[in-house]
Amino acid sequence: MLRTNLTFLSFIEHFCAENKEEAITLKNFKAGYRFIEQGEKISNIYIIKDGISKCFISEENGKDFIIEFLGKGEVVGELEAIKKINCLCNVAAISEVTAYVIPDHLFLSLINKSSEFTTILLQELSTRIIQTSTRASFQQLYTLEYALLKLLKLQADEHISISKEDMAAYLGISVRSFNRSLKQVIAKGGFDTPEFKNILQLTSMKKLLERLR
Amino acid sequence: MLRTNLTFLSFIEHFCAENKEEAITLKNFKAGYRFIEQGEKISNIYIIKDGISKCFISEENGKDFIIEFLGKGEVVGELEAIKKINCLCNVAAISEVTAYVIPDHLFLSLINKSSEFTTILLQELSTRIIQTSTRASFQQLYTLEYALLKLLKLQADEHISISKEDMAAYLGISVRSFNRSLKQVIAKGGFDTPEFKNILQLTSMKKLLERLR
DNA sequence: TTTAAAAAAGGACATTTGTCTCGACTAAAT
DNA sequence: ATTTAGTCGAGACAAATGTCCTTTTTTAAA
Repeated sequence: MLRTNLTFLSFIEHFCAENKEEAITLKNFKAGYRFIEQGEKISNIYIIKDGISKCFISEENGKDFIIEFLGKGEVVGELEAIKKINCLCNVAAISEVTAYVIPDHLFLSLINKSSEFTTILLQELSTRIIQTSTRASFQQLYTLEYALLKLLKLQADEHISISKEDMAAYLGISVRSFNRSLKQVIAKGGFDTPEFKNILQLTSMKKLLERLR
Repeated sequence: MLRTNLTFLSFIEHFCAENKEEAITLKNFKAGYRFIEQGEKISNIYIIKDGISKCFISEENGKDFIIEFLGKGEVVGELEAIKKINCLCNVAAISEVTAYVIPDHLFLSLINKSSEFTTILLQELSTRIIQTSTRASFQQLYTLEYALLKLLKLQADEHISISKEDMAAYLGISVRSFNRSLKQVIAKGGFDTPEFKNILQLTSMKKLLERLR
């Protein structure tokens, strides 16, 4: 659920070091700042150097669906550059984010010039298809409780924490349902390990945590 | 929902014509035949020349989720070749299907040798990500009725027909729910055009059709 | 044409999920 | 310490969906 691509990141960092004249810049975004707006024209590709972002689609009925959480080395805007379309989703910083900003023409020329780059890109796109498909299937076909448990496990494993609202948006449900499922999982004793208690602590679920004591 | 990629198809057909010595073959599959099995090792890429297939994930709880319906020019097995993994999903012929079979080593060497091919592939993968993401969001966030109407519209537009079971699997719901929604849409007069009546005719929903008369 | 078997549809009930709302808790201001 | 505004959790009810089982329809055989 938190995607990263260290290969991509290190490629870009090497490229920057060797081509200082190129128009690649570093930008900082405060937590919460939406640096890509769905539907708008975009002419840069962003590669996250540090921090966590969320990539989400806002539907016309006002609801948001989080496609993925993006960490180190993840790319944003490359679909738009390849397909020459406006932004498919919004991207907002969850924590403080530092990102490389690459003009799309440079990105496209890199594809033509560097087969190493193309390979990395093909890998990235493939991974994304696999993850998106797998997740869509999983979330349609399994119970919420099961998906929730998996989501929290991942956060424990990766030592990150996501707000409740974001988790609900990621699961495609309301916060109410999220709370309900959480309660159920707790009632069944799904949170008996220290790492889970840690997650609850982090995700402003302190009240729930107390019940475990 | 029925993906096609005529650019890809014509590239392959030209390539075949110019490289007859290469190990590309044509295969036929009868309707219903599952020519790719989830979890198995695969060493070929398939490009559909004719017919319609479904690409679906079978979850451990016995339910199937249809990722996409594939038509002319769609590729299967390329993710597995690029990422060197076992099959992510099953692929079965819905109608009679003819497909080009390309050994994976040839496919991978094509990526290295032909930048035209790589470009087409990048386009294809990008399109897939866009469609998968958009659909996941849509289906999580909208009512079933809305999604159903969209699905039937697409069938009417593309002059194809999908079985009820497959439509339900595509929407990630049970056939029971599918029937219910269908009835509701009909009750609301959602099927007053001739093209929709045609779809109902084709999809073994003749009984429902009678109600419209 | 009638009958039997198989397949599809739909009713009934249970479960899940969403919406709206109220009440409890928190934190800041006085 | 008291008040007030804001946030969060959860109760109550409605809507949606799944499961199970009965009824209806279709198909094939006699």
